[in-house]
Amino acid sequence: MNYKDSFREYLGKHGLKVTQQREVILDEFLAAGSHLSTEELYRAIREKNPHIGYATVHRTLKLLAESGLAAPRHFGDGHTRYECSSEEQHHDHLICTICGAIVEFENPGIERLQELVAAKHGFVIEQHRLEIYGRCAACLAGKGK
Amino acid sequence: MNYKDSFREYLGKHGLKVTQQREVILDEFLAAGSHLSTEELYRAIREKNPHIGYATVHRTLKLLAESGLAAPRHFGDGHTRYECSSEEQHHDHLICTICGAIVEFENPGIERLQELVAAKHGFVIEQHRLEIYGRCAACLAGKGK
DNA sequence: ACAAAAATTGATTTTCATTTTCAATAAAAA
DNA sequence: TTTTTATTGAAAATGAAAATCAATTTTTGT
Repeated sequence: MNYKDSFREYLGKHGLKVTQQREVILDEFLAAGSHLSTEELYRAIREKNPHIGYATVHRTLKLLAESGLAAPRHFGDGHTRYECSSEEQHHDHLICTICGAIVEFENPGIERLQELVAAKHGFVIEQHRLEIYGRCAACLAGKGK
Repeated sequence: MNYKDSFREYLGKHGLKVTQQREVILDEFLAAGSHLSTEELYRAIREKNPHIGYATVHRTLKLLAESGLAAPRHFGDGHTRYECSSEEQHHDHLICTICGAIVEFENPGIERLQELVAAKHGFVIEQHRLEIYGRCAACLAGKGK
């Protein structure tokens, strides 16, 4: 099942309607680079679809998040960003404090240690968030944008 | 050097003044439990000092953060929380999604793996944030508040 | 101690991302 | 097609954080 069908199925199961706007927003969300803010996606959509409003983009991103197709992220700049999350497994982020570059990474060792820490405190993990802030190679070399 | 002197020193070095309000707010910040939001600290202060305004609490918490005495944290409820950070070393957090309990932990193994990950991507780490969300022992046992 | 200079206070206003409202419109069901 | 129900989008509301500014307090200079 592809993204579009997944979303249609989610909408159907929840008594929601499949609309042109929702289809367009999903398409643009998938086409655009990851980690876009609502504002950034809204502007990208506007270029080809000037009739779609900000509120609709905002509501549709929340729907995509609820359906599991998008995952909201917060990297400290005051904007909620969404990334495509349907097929990829969990990952964390390296964020450059100079140029804002975002690099995804996975590390099973860290995950395992988290489980140990949680168990030691009697917690059962539901989710976690690890963000590492620093300077990327390009910025360290003075070549950052 | 104690907290109060540290803060006075920071104020002096930056051409800022030692005021009654700043002293009171620092005292209450130290006396109150950790991870309080501006609103929560403001209310605690108000009980004994009804003359201190919200804006002053807000500004003083930012000053404490700048001076290194307090560290701002975001746990996803839309409120910036501050914890005392002058003597303690870095730590991360376990947060219960049921009762909101916050447990601090340290894990050198995780830190070391983060360094390896960062190095692999050419990053030099400035800071990081790890939050593990789940259910605490009390809530799992049905005894959560 | 007194006056002048400089910073702080706190009630209020502003900002800004996000969320809600509601009349008009579109989609699904009858 | 008609009825029912949800969606849209412009505008307004919300709420935490930050800024404003006249009055006040602290500090400095005499």
